[in-house]
Amino acid sequence: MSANSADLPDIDKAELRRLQVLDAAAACFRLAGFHAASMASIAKAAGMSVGHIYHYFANKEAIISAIIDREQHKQLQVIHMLLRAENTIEALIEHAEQGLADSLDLSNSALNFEMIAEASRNPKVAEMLQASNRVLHEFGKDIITKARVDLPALSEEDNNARCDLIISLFDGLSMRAISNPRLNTQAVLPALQRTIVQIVRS
Amino acid sequence: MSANSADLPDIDKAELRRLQVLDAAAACFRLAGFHAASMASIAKAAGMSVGHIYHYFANKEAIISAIIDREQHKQLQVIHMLLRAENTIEALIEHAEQGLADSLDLSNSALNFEMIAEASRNPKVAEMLQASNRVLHEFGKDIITKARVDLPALSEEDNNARCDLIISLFDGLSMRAISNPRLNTQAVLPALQRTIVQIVRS
Amino acid sequence: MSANSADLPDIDKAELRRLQVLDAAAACFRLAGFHAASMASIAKAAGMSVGHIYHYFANKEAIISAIIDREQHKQLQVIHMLLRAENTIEALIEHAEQGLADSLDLSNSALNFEMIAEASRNPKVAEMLQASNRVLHEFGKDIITKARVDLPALSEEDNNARCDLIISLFDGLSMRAISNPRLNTQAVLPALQRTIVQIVRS
Amino acid sequence: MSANSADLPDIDKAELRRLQVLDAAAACFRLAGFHAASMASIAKAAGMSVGHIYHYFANKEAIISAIIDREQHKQLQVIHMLLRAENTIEALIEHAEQGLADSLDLSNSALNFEMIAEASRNPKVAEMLQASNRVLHEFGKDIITKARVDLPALSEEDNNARCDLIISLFDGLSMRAISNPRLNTQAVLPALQRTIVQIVRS
DNA sequence: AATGAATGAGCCTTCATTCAT
DNA sequence: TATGAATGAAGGCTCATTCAT
Repeated sequence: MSANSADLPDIDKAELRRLQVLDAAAACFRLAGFHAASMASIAKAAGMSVGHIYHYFANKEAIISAIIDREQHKQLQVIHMLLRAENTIEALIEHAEQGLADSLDLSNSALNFEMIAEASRNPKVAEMLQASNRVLHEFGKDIITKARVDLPALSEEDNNARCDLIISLFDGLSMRAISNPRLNTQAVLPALQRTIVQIVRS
Repeated sequence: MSANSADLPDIDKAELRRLQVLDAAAACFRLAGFHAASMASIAKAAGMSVGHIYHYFANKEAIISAIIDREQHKQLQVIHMLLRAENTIEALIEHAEQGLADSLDLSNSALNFEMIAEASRNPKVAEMLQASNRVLHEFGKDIITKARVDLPALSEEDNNARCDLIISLFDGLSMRAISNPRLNTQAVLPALQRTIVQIVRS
Repeated sequence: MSANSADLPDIDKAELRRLQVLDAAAACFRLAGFHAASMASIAKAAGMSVGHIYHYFANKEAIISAIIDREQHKQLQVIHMLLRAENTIEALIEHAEQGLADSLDLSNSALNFEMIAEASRNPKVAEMLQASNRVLHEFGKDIITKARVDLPALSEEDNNARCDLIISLFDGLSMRAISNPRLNTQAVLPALQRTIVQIVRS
Repeated sequence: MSANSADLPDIDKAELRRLQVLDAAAACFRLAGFHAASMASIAKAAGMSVGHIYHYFANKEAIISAIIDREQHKQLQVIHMLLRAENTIEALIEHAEQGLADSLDLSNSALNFEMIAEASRNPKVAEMLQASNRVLHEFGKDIITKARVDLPALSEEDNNARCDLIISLFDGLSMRAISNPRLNTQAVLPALQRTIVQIVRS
């Protein structure tokens, strides 16, 4: 149908424009933070006029929300992709290297810090992070349970606690990238892997 | 002497005013972040006119720097106070409870997130955090070494890596307070303690 | 073409807005001086919001520069127009009356004083005045040379000196308008004309 | 009397402090202009606290007025001193060199420009300049009359006009120092002297 | 869909002036 | 006489947002 072949590209185009704005905004937010980045800078980075951005987003806050939403999905997807098929502790250990690298990559974590800072004052943003975290926990629960098939089952609370500890390790390491730029990846990796095993199986 | 009792309070008074501003600024920054908090709000919180703040600080950035500086000192002092006399792994384990509580206390960590976010774009702020971290590492090195008196010595790099991991745990846990408000302290504490021991002694 | 009649006005419109700001600024600067005139007063005089002025000028200093630039061009153009075709001493003498009237017109010279005062501390402004002055000298050189066709040629330095003297007369007279408001144009004009002739031909 | 010997020095001291402020203010005004110079900068230059300046002057405007007043007196005194005894055209010619040098000295004229600019908007300041100018005219009248003892007497208006022209020359030359920094004193002086003679005696 | 002109509130900062000591 | 702490009113400038085209 002509309507179909004409409409779909239009819908796609609009969605593409939206993504174009989000990419530009993410870049600006990374460089300047949510508040210091101006709509003008985002428009420039997106190659579009300031006014036109308001066709796709109600206001700056909506862009921030969309960014946070997308970023959380991206992070979950990365984890999913890494551990999908296998979903075992061996996979977790094996991929710790990639996880460590990601944690230490400032271009990954800069937006994350912005989100955490924002969430610490904005309950709506906090809820977004929490929703994402619930999925992460669901995922971690599986891995831990599988990894302990030969050991006594854990209480739900204990399982969650261990899960929190592992996530904390990676989140905390992303903060290290800033406070300790001389952090030695090669020295940290084995210790990190040992620690993960210990958390899961002790 | 009267000179003494008259002069000293004057010196103190100026310093007191400065602290008054810093306290007010810290409160505002916690609530709104470095950039969204206005000088007017800080002045109001400090019970002083906007203009007068500029007698004590050259500009807003100077206030931010002073806050960061003070906050880093506070954190180091807390650690020092906790572990000073003993400086052993037992003390570390014992005080993990307090450390965990501090990490999970948003009123402690909100400013910390602000600092990290700021440091991820502002090299001067980053340097302040790094200087503070160097002291922390010096301290951690001692504890780890003492805790391993019966074990083979570690290379400097390995020691540092373990130190980074332990700090990461606490930093990461402070992020948990936001992403997982239902985090169960009682369940986390023993796992955390076990993990610290493992990191230090494995 | 419709494109033509639609596009050109747009270009002109922006330029018109710019001129609108400059006219408003000139009026405000005349009344209050460069520093005492506020952006708010300029915006009001230009019938436009404060913020919008910054679409046309980077900052207040840029407005001042543009005003100075335009004012210098205006002055050179007036002189050009007066003496263009003829370029003789007779024209100079004849137009001395207009020149005197211009010098004594405070609405002309108020901005000039502002510029001189500014130039005496701001090297960039000084350079603008000096560039304009060089053109003026080029022009004066021609007139003096032509006026002395029957007399021995002057050294470059002597020619310049005489040129400076004539300009000084007019500039100085503009200061008289303030220090001596009772100055009698009718009495000054013949003496001024005699003096110009003497400076050129003695 | 002890009262006398105690009071007089006090009065002198107060007057000295006043002058100290004026000197400091003159320096600041020269560098930054009346409006851009802050009371704080004046206080610092005067080696005294900001608040104390208000014991000697009601407000900043009073300082400006006092500066203008003093500056005008200074200038008249200089002229008086130069031409006092002789009061002849020969003296005028002879001292033209010093007059030219003074005119071209920016440290002399910077305050003058500030005054003129201020007078062009502030009637009170204008009146001060005009009062000073009246004295100057009185003085010039004498010189011109004496110089023309062998020539027909001039009408009051003609005499004033010539006086204005001579003053204009020097005022205008002070503007040259800014618009034409390459002005050649040696070339200008003889032309200036010839012109003065011509104005007085033609 | 797309532009960018236009607004106005609000921000950081400065400064003349006052006042307690 | 002398200080400098304290105020509050502007000032220049930015920026999210709207709207006519």
